[in-house]
Amino acid sequence: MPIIRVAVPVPKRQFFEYQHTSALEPGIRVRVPFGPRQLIGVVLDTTEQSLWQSDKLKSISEVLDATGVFSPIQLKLCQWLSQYYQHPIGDVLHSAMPVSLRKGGSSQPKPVSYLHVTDAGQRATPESLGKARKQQQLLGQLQQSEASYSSILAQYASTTVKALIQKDLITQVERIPSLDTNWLTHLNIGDKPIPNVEQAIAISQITSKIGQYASFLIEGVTGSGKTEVYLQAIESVLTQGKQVLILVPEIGLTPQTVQRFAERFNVPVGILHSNLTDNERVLVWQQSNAGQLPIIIGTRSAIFTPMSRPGMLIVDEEHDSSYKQQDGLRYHARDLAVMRAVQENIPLVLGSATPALESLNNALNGKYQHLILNERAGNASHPKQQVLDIRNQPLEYGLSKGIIERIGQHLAQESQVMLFINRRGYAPALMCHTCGHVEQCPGCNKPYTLHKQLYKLQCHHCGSAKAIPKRCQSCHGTELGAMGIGTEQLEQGLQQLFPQYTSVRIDSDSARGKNRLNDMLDKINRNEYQILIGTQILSKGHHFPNVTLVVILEVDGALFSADYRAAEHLAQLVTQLAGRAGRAEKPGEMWLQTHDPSHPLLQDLLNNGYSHFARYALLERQHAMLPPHTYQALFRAQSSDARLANQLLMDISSQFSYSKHVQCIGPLPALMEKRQGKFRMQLVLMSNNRAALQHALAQAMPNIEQLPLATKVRWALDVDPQDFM
DNA sequence: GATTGTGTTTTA
DNA sequence: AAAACACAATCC
Repeated sequence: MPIIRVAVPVPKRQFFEYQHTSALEPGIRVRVPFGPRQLIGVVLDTTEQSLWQSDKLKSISEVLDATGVFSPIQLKLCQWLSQYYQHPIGDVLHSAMPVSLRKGGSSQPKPVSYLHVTDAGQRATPESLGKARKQQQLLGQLQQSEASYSSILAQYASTTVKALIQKDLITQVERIPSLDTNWLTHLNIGDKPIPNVEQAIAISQITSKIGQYASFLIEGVTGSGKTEVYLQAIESVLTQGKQVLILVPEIGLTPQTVQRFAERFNVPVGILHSNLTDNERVLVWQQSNAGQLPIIIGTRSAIFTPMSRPGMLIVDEEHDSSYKQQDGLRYHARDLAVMRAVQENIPLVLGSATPALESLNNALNGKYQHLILNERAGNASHPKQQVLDIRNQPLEYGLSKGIIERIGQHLAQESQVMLFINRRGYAPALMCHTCGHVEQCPGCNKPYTLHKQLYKLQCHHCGSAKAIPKRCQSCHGTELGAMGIGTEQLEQGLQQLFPQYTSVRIDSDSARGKNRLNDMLDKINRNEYQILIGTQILSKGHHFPNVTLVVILEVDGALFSADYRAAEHLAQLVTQLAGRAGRAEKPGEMWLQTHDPSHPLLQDLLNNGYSHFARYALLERQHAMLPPHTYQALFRAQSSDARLANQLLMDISSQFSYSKHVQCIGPLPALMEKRQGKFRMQLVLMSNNRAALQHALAQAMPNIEQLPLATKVRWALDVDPQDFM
C-alpha cells in the first residue's frame, strides 16, 4: 500500500506517514488519526518506502478534497517558508489556509447573505428617510447594486441595516454567490489619464516583463501618481486574462480603495481583510483559485491566496511594518511576495513614497528595477519641516513654550493641530535635559539603553553594561533621565492649556472596534475636533486637509534607540505625515522637538528629503555592519525568572560558538524588559552571509529543541527581526 | 485510597 | 497543540 506523507498541524518540524489505498495528490487535505484525536493535515508526498521504523502505519481516515487546496507552487512556497523561518511545516500550511478549511470545512462555495432593495426600496427617494443620513447613504448604495451583508456591515452599523429591513425597503437573501467566469468580456479599458513621462516609463518597464519574473521598486513621492502606474500595469495584465494580487497595509484597505479598482475596470474585486467571516474568506480563496477574480486586494495573509492564472503581484506601501507577522509564524509578506513572484514567474511591483532600506538596497544593487516618480501632480505643497531645540527649555506636559504658543496661533486661525507621539522602537536613552548629552558606550559609540528594572545602562550593540551615573558627563547637570510622555498625559495637558477646543486621541486602543477609526476620521474632517493626538495609526493612508500644524514629540527616542530601525521609521513617519497634512493653499508647518537639533540623520531628512536620507542611512548601516548589509536572527525568551530566560539563551548561544560566520550578541534584556510580569530577554545572531546564518540555524534548531530549559521557558525564533521590543 | 495538581512525553 | 501518562501533594 502506498505511504502518504502528511503535514499535521503540530509544533514539530517533521511530517507524519500514513497508509492509504492509493496515491494522493500533494496539496489536498486529509483527516488523520493522531494519538487519540483526529487532525486535518495536508498531503506532501506519496512514496513506497517508509522512513518510519515501523510496519504498522495508521491509515488516513478521510480524504477531504478532490483536487489540491495548495497548488504545487504554493506547496513549494510553504516549504521554503518553513525552512527559512525554521517553522514547522504543518503549522505553516495550517496558517496559510483560511480558518474554515483548517477545520475541515468544504472547499466548495457555501451560500452567503446578500442585501438588495425591495420594489418599494427601488422607488424610495432619500428624502423619504428624513434626516437618517446613514440610511439614505446605504439605500442609495444598494439601489446601485446589491452587496453582501458583511461587506455592508464593514461600512454601516447593524442598526442602520435593520432599520431599512424593518421599513421593508431592503431585504436579505441567502444564496451561493454567482460566479463571474466571464469578466474578460466586460473588462473596461476605455478612459484613463495620460501618464506623465516618469509614469509612462514605469508603466512600460513593468508591462514589458509580464509573463516572466522581475521585481520593481517604485519610489514615488506622495502625489506622484503611483496608483495610476499600478492601474495601467494591472490593465495590461487583465487584458491577457490574468489575475493580479495586491497587498496593502492593515489600515489602508478602505472601501474607497476597492471601489477605485472595481470602477476603473468594471470587474469583480476580491477583498481579504481581518474582519471577514470565515465563510467569506474561503469564498474569495475559491473564486481566486478558479480564476474568477481578476483582482484580489488584501492584507498580509492574502499573499497565500491561490490564483489559477497569476499575472502580477503588487505590494503597496511596501515599507509598512504590518507586513511582518509578529507572533507565531513570523514571516514578512513582502519577502514572501518576492519568493512567490519567482516561483510563479510573474512580475512583482513594490511601491512606496518611503521605501524600506532593505528594498532600497535591493534596488540600488540591481536586484530590483528602480522606478522613480518625483513629479508631483497639481500644485501640492508640503508643510515646512523644522526642528525645535528643547535643550534646557521648561516643558509643560512634554511641550515647549514655543510649541504651545504656535498651537494657540493655529487653533485661533480655525485650523487643526496634530500632535504625534513617536513611540515605535522607543528605547529610553539616558539624556541630559540641560545640554542634550546622551551617555554612550565607549566601544561602540552608540547610546546606552536605560534599563530601570535592572538599574543599569546597557549597550545593545556589544552587551556591555554600567551603573547609571548621577551627573551628566558633559555638563555635570543633574537633570538626567529618559524623557517620555504618554498620550493620555498629553491629552489631559492640552485640555488644561486649551480648554476651549476639543481634542481626540487616536491610538490602537481608542481606534479599536469596527468603525471607531472611520467615525473618528469623519469627525476630524468635519472639524468636530481641533486637536488631534495620535500614534502610528494616524500616518497611514488618511488625508487631513485642515491640519496646518504637525508636532512630533519623542523624536530623540527614535534617534537614540537601540532599535537601529527607529530612525528609519521616524523618517518614514515624518515624510508620510508631511504628505497628508494641509493642502496647496494652506500648507502649514511641521515641528520636531529634539535635544539634538544637529543630528546628522535628522538634518539630512529635513534638508534633503527621505530619498537622500535613506541613502545616507544605508551607508551608516553599512559602517555599523547592520541589516540590510548583514543578516540577523533573534531568539526571544521570556520567563517569570529572568535567570532561566538568560540561561536558555546562553545555552542557545553556545550552539553557535563553533560557527565562524555567525556572531552572537547577548543575551540582553528586550527593549521592553518586563511585560505582564515576565522578564524578556533576547539573543541576536548576526552574519554577513545569509546562507551561512540559515545553515547555522538549521543545524542548531534540533539541538536547541532538545535543551532541557527549552521546555520550561517560553521562547521563539524571529528570522529577519523587525523590532526589538 | 482516592482525588487533585503539575510536569513530561507522545503523536506515524 | 492536545491528550495521555506519571508522579507528587493533599484531603477525608
